[in-house]
Amino acid sequence: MNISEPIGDEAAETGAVNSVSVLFPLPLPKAYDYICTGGETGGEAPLVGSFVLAPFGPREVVGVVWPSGGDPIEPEKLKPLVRVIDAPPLAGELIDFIAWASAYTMFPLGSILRMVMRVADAFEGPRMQTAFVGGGEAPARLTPQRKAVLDIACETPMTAAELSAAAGVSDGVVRGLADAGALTRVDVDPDPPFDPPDLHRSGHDLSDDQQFAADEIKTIIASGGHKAILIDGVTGSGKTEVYFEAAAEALRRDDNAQVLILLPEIALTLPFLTRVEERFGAAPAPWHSELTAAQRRRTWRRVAEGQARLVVGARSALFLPFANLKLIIVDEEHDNAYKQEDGVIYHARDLSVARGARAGFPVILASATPSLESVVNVDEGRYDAVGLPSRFAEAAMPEISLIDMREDAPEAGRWLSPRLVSAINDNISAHEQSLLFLNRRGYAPMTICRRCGHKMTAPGSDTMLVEHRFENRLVCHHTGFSMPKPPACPECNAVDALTPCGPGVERVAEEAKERWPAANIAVLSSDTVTGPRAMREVLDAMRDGAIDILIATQVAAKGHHFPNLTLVGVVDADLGLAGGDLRAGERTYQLLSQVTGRAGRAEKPGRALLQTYQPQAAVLKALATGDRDAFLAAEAEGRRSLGYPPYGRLASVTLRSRDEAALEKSARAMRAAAPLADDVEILGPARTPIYRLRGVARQRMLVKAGRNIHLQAYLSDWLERVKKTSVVRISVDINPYNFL
DNA sequence: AGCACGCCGACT
DNA sequence: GTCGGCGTGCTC
Repeated sequence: MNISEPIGDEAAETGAVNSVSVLFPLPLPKAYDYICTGGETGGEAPLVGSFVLAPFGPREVVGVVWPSGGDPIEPEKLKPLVRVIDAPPLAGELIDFIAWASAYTMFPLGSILRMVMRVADAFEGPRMQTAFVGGGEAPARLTPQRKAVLDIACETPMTAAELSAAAGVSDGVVRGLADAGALTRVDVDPDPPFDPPDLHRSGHDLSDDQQFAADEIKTIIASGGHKAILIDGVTGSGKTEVYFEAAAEALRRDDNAQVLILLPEIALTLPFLTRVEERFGAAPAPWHSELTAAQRRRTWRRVAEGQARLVVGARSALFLPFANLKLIIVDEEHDNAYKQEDGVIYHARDLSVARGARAGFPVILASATPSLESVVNVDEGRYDAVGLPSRFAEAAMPEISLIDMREDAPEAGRWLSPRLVSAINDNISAHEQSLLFLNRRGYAPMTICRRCGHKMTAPGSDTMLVEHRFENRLVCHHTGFSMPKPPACPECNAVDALTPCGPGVERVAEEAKERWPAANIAVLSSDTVTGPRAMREVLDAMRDGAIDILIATQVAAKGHHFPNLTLVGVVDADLGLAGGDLRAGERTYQLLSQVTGRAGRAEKPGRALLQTYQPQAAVLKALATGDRDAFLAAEAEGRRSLGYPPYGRLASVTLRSRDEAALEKSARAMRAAAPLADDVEILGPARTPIYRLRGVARQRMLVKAGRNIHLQAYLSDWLERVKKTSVVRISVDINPYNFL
């Protein structure tokens, strides 16, 4: 694959037509060929990576000139390109990454390109926007509205919308002033450039440990080439400061270098952007799903131009069109939010490492609770490790103890054990804050008819409806379905017989309000905080001590630090262990270690109480003793003995259909068609744990293979042998994390 | 992804 | 007898 030269040269020399391949952002596995003669292209073959407009079927589609390959077709079938689009071509490195990602994830090439090109209007050329500057002649009639606008207008161009909003008048006033000559119209770029990071500015003073770690990473970066580096340090040990130094080093080394910092979710990006600004004197280019169309377009264009040098974003930022990407930092690398589950299924951490390896730049992974995958990669020498064993942070580690719920049971209909209640009493007396953690939204996870036993489920789905008492609705957390809570059982018509079973955060809040009527109690879950601003309010109230007891789901597990929080009670420590997928223990360890880590501060260690019915479980023992290494070693051994990742390869093959009979038949037929291969084992087919979802039933097979097996090749071979129908859909997930 | 082509039910 | 449902297949 030659991607540095114009293509079609050879063809031109031999007198054949000058043609190029074009890949479209459509779910197609290959590029299509076009002739360059005619049209506005002037016969010159555009460079690989250029955006072009080409006729495709009955319409015209923007695509990317792709390295040619594959079987040539008869020249008379070729259509000419319409035109080349004025946008920076995609870097060769990105083209290579797209091709690799397609092969790895087994999604069509064009689907990967689509993720890169998701900014629809980025191709309409450098459109200009009208803005207004002040300093013109005074208008003949100066109304209060006009005066308000003129007071605000200055030399910095502002759009009519900005000016009128700031002055509290309609935008007609602004236009009127411009027509009267009091404001001057100027054209501005609607996508202003990002301020460059100040690389001479020094960061926070680093501790000896941090300085040592930063120097080690800088040395690796300075040596050039690829290396994956794991920064392993507890919360509060200053991982961020360390990788900021790495980012600065990468940006200093090359005047055009770009650095990407990935974060697991948007809720974390907003405070993080401020932190970057404090360090680099300029806000980075942001990328996440809540950007407006204009913000999205600005970041995309500036990243493509190479102008935005420091980008902070969620997982999809990995598919921005970087011109010269030189470093990726994956913060909280263990976080499962990096696994994209709909559309193209990928793990942003894994793809980042692969991208760095192919392109020859370093990738930094940071976490207080690294994934077993990364830890094993370090142990086996594939990754470098940089530890941050901060004494300062260790002092802040809470004392964790288990509450055996079989011995210390709450009264019927209550969820807090006497020991936890007494701990909260102590905390309230001491005017210190408590956090009750329960990773379950709503009031009760299950609603059951006490007369006929009917369980309320979402229509067409095998999912429980969760009562949300604030809205008095039953909600499905998997499908989004919701309905008002019915007065009678839909099955047996018994009135007032629908009974909530089990606790959610709302129910624990109800109990807390009964027990501590004088305390300030707040609930923090994705239902009670609907946006970043509401989130901010709760976090600020908590920080300022306006809340005594915060009852929260995992949205409170990460991010903020509360100085006066000294007790964390985990209402149900066993929750994540049920279901038993291969990473259940690891996930529970990460989540609970993160949430218990919220308790205490440097001067005053906090404590955490975990309510459990299985105090002998290895994960909980490890949390209580703080022996992470022993836990990881045991986890690793378990995976090794079963041949699970990272000691083996795993893929899931899911079949979906509305027609259950056809589904079962296809699943059996597909299983029978599986090629025989050494070191490849197929488990199933079996119904997925949630069998029906939105009317679609699902059967799954797991493919487990040795590390030296090319799993994708095996799967392609298999898929070629089965006939695909529209009644039963087949999807493949390489290295699955979600087994529901 | 679109969009057209192609075979089976309710309308003028 | 047609209009139209969306299943299937193609796009250089």
